[in-house]
Amino acid sequence: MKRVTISDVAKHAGVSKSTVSQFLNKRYDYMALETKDKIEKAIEELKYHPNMMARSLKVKSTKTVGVIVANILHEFTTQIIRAIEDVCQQVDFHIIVCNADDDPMKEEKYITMLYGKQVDGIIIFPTGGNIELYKRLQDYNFPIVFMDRFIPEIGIDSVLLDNEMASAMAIEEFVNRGYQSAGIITTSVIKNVTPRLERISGYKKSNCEI
Amino acid sequence: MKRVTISDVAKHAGVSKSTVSQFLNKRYDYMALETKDKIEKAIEELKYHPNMMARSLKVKSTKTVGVIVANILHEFTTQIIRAIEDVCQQVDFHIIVCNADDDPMKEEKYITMLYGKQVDGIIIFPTGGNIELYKRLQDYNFPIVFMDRFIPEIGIDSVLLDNEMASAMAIEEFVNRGYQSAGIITTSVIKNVTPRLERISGYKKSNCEI
DNA sequence: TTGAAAGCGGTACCAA
DNA sequence: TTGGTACCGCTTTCAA
Repeated sequence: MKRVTISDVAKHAGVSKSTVSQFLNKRYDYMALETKDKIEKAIEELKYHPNMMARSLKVKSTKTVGVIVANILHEFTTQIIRAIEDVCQQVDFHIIVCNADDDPMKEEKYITMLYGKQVDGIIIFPTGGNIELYKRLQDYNFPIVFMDRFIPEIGIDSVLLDNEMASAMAIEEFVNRGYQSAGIITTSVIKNVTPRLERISGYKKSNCEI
Repeated sequence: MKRVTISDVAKHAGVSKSTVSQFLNKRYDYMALETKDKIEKAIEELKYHPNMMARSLKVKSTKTVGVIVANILHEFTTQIIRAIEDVCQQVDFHIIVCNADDDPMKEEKYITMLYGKQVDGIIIFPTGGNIELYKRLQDYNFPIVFMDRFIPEIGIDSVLLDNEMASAMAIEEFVNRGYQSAGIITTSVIKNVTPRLERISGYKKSNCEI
């Protein structure tokens, strides 16, 4: 399974590596048409595919972002992954998805590995169990954004739903239909999961007004 | 955001790059305890994280497998991704998930990019729209396995459900409950999606026996 | 027991 | 308009 390299292409086309590299990066400005054709042909004949890793090592960008989700089985998660994937694909980026299972240890492992793999940034549904690590990345100026959960201890950009508003809207709906009182049922709040707390708080605020 | 490299560690520890590399790869056999300690300390102090890309470039393995799913919104897909992730994590591998949206063009794009990213192998829920490309990968001896759908034109390993058996079991259940006849409703079969065809075929076989 | 140096497959500067 | 070469960060001989 020997792979075709840029040197093979260069040799086959009878030009230098540098010239092939120019071609690959679409810098045709000073390139003779004949040269361009030769390279094009060589690439086609050899079925050459550039080694992105080698390239990334040099240019210091992998065009890849890591996504660490809390639980990949939740449909909400899936929808977000899908959305991220969509925008990435438009800008020719790629994502590496990791499932932390709401386990801080796993989360830490994944953060470390993504960092080692030189991803350009990480999107996390944070467990909240790795404050020190989050901080360190922040200190490194490493691009990181949180999803769905807010960690008050550190000022990392987070994209969140307006959960209070959601509760308010739900209650309003009841009111509009003429109901007099509403209750709320929630899963565990012991872990201080942002959305849950906010929904409850929204519920409380709105409920008083009934 | 200057990253710490193996050279930094070597300098800090007062040894050579090679020695640090030995350490990183746990080849302590001939290493003086003192040397080991120095390196350990340097790594800790500098918060060094090896650049996996540089390593992969040399060792020609990324410990990463690509997963191209037909539709990431299907729960079946999610469960499989999760399962793959689980076994990967046990052997210290990682996955890059791509969503082909059942679109052969997207599938082709992703196959090409994963190949370029030097993944060690690819798992595909094949659209069936890229026979030539599948064949080429096969010719390269590139590790590839299909999931859930079988492409008769080429002999690529595929993991499938026993859908005929599933239909048979469903019908048997009806029989056991004393019903006399059963029908089947299916989504579109115009694309020759393996599971659907097999379920119908299983249904037909079993139904005759009622 | 450790280090020097070549090489992995690209990019980019500078000279030709 | 093209090519030589150093370099990205790591591994791996081979010599010291």
